[in-house]
This record gives sequence, structure tokens and C-alpha cells, in this order.
Amino acid sequence: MALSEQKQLKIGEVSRQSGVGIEALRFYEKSGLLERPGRTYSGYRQYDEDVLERIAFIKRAQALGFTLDEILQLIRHKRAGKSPCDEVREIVRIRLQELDERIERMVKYRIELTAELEGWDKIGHVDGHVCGLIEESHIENGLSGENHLRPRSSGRKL
Amino acid sequence: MALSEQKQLKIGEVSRQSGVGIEALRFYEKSGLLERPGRTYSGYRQYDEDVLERIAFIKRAQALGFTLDEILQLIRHKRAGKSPCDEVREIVRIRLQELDERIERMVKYRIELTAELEGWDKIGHVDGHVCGLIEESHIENGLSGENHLRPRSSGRKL
DNA sequence: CTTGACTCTGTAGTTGGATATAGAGTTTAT
DNA sequence: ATAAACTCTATATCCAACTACAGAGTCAAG
Repeated sequence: MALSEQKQLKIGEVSRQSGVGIEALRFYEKSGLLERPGRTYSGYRQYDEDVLERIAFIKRAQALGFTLDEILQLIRHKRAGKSPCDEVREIVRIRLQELDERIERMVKYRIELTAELEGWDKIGHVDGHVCGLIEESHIENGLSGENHLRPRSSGRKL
Repeated sequence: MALSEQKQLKIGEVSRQSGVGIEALRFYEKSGLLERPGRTYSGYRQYDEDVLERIAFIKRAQALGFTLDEILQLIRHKRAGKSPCDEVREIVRIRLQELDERIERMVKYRIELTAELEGWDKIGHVDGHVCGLIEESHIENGLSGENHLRPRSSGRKL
């Protein structure tokens, strides 16, 4: 009873079962998101099965829009015995605000982009003008600032 | 008439007038987005005033969601005498689609996130659970894939 | 004529979240 | 016994769109 007997998993199995790449797992470990697991006498990582829950947590939190850094904070708080409720809540609140702003901007942008496209259709080719875009835009300067949108994900997996 | 007399601008002036950083201007030049300007005998860049229009174009296209790479294509097409209308249109069309998908996902996500937050409020602190997030999520797996959202811009200017 | 502002080139660093590769050692199946 | 599959560490690379810095030369004002 003292030593709970959990199946020990090698990194490849963890990777397969969690859908997270081996390199990413080691990366998470380096980042502090995963505890350093035990090792076999020859140095192989031996994970307790419950690492899968931790990974699931990380993925869920990521899906919720938390950065790995924020997730790390949550984990640290938890390890320190504190429930990170307030932190979680605060971060989620901020995420929601950002989200609203972003959605708003995107919708506005969508409208403008559509208008732009329609404008081109009406104008046709005017010499020296490239679809109304090169020489001047019909769009007002609402969207000039920032580099809104474009997550243009670097994510290759899934 | 043959030589149109344009005011010559040094890079700092162009930067000031366009709001684009000096380094970025040199970067654009290297990337092919700006033609290589003339130089003074001592090697300083001397821009014709109309570079400002080109820069404005780049910024507008960026604001429309084009990547620098795409903008480069447009400029190349234009230089080759072709009106890039079709390209522009095609890219914008794709942008619109992406945008719609992204907006949709964000809205869905927003709803789920709000629900999550409300769930926590009802639950309160349950020992061992961290706001319903650490051990399990009330959110279905709609959002697990991809790394949606998070432009989390690297842009510092403006 | 000196100070300070400006410019030059070239290289490296930033962000976030990984992925890839090299070169070596280990375990497993046949 | 040997080959295939796996794992180890450490370092480098990717994406976009810049930004920063080092070290040197240039220009304008006082």
C-alpha cells in the first residue's frame, strides 16, 4: 500500500498514449511542466501512469488558451499547496476579453475585406491601379494599427 | 521632364514619415519588398519620395492580412507587367475563408470558456480539484485539436 | 574641431512551441 | 548474435516579422 504500484511507461508509450511527441515531452520536462520521472538503471525515463493526467491537463489548458508559461504558473501554485483558482480565473477573464476584442476586430475586418473585394469587381482593371490595392485602398484606417489576426499556426501536429 | 525631380529622403526621414522602423526598412529591402534605393557618394540610402506609397501599400496589404511573402508575390507580378488582380482576389478569398473559420472557432471557444468559468463558480473549491481544470474539464473535446487563436503578436510598434 | 545624431554592414536574438538531427548506448525479437 | 526499434543528451532549426547590437564611418550644428 505504501508504494502504489503503477505501471511504468517508457517515453514512447507515453507519447503514443498522449499524442504528444517524444521531443515535446522532454521539452515539457525541461520547461518544468512535467516532473522529472524516475530512470531505469540505464537512464531511460520511467513514467508513472498518472503523468498522462498531467499531460491531459496541459493540453486542456492549452486548448483553453493558456500559454505554457501560464500553465507552469498554475502547476507551481498547485505544488505550493495553493489552489490556483484565482489565478486561473484571472487568466481566463483576460483571455475572454482578448477574445472579444479579437473577434470584434475580425468581424469588422471581414466586413471591410468583403467591401474591398466588391469594390474591385465594380472598378475592373484601371491602368496603373492594381485592384484598387496597390495605389490606394478603399478601406479606412481602422485596421492599420497592430498586426491583428494571423495565428498562421506553426503547429504541425494533429 | 525626363528626370522627375523628387525630394530625396534619407532612411530616418522615411522611417519617420512612414512609421516603419529603420531596421524594418532595411529588412524590407533585403526581402525584396522595397527596391534598392540610390546611394549618396558615401553610401547613404537616398529614397525617392514615392517609396512612401510603396510602404503604404505594404502596410495596407499587411492590414488586409497578407503575409510579406504574399505581398512580395504581388509586387513581383506587378513588376512583370501583370496585374495581380487574380492573385489578389484569390488570396483575399482564402483569407476570408480562414477568417470565417477562425471567427467561428473563437465564438465557440468563447462560449465554452464562459461555461467553464461558470462551472467553477458553482463548484467552488473541491479538494484535490483545481477549479475543475486540473483533474478534468467540463469542456468537450471540440477544441482539443489545432492551436487555434493566440496571435499573441510579436509586434511592438504602433 | 568636436560633439552628437545619423547611417552603414553584418550577425545574432526575440517570441512560442515545438521538431529535427547527430551520435551513442540499450533493449527486444528472432 | 545480430538487427530493428527504442532511448539518451545536446544542439540546431523552424515560422514570421522584425529588433538589437557591434563597430565603423559620415554629416550638421555650434
